[in-house]
Parts: sequence; C-alpha cells; structure tokens
Amino acid sequence: MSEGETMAHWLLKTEPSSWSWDQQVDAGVKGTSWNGVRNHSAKLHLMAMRIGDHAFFYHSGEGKEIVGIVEVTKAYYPDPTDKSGAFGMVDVKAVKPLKAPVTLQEIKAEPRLKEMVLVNNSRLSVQPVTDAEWALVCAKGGMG
DNA sequence: GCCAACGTTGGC
DNA sequence: GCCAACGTTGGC
Repeated sequence: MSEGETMAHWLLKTEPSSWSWDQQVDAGVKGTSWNGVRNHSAKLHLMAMRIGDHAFFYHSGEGKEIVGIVEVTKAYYPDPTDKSGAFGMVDVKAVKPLKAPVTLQEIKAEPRLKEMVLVNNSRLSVQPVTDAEWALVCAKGGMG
C-alpha cells in the first residue's frame, strides 16, 4: 500500500451454519480462503481487496449481526472450487470479535447507517463499507 | 414457512 | 438481445 492511502473496508456475509465466526477463529492466524462467491458484483469487490484491508464478519440467517473483524491476508486469486474459472477468492484471518455484536436491527435503527449496502442490498455477499460506517459500527460494537 | 428481490438460464 | 421462468438468498 502506498503512502497516505487509507485502507478500504468491507463486509463479508456468511450463514453461520455453513461457515461461522468460531470456525474462522479456529482457522487461526493462517486464515482460510473465502471461497464460493458466485456473483459478479461480489467478485468485483473481492478483486478490489488488498492485503491488510479489514472486513466485518456478518452472520446472516441465524444471528443477523456483525460478530467480528477479519483481515485480508492474500489478494484475489482463482477459486479452485469454481470449475468455470470465472470466480476467485481472497484469504482472510480473524482479527478480533466485536465486544458486542452489532445487529441488523441496530444498523437499521441508525439513520447514519441507512446507506449501508447491508441495508439496501442485503443479498450481496461481499460489500464495501465506508470509513464513516466502519467507525460507527466499531463504536456500537464497543471497539471505539 | 412465506415471499420479495435479485441473478441466471434458456427459448425465441 | 429480450424476457419469462426458475432458483436462491435472506429478512420477516
């Protein structure tokens, strides 16, 4: 990353029944590949991620809350589980859990977060998060 | 369990 | 290249 450049922030969504925060933590500092993305918008965001970027780890379905923060440890590369070769993935490792998970309900109740992709396009599995949104959610999560 | 939103597929 | 049908996601 070049001098003075701010790190981008993201949000990664997962069903805890298929991949949970606890599993991410168990994966340790080595991290794991964030595979299985099969959506072109999500792919573009994955491609824009760089090593060191941070992302919220969101549990959809059961929970519906941001539970932790992960860090990108490897930039976009081909996803071997995609036979077509069209999609790729990044590697992420768990950084830390939020002191208090921030629920979708809380996010929707906060006017300053009404532009969050999570609110407006909840189906997108890889989302950009603005610096302001990042700071607000961190504060709500006791990470201020 | 329902259904709206969205992406993908396939016939034309 | 359009669009209807279909499947999936995910909040409610």
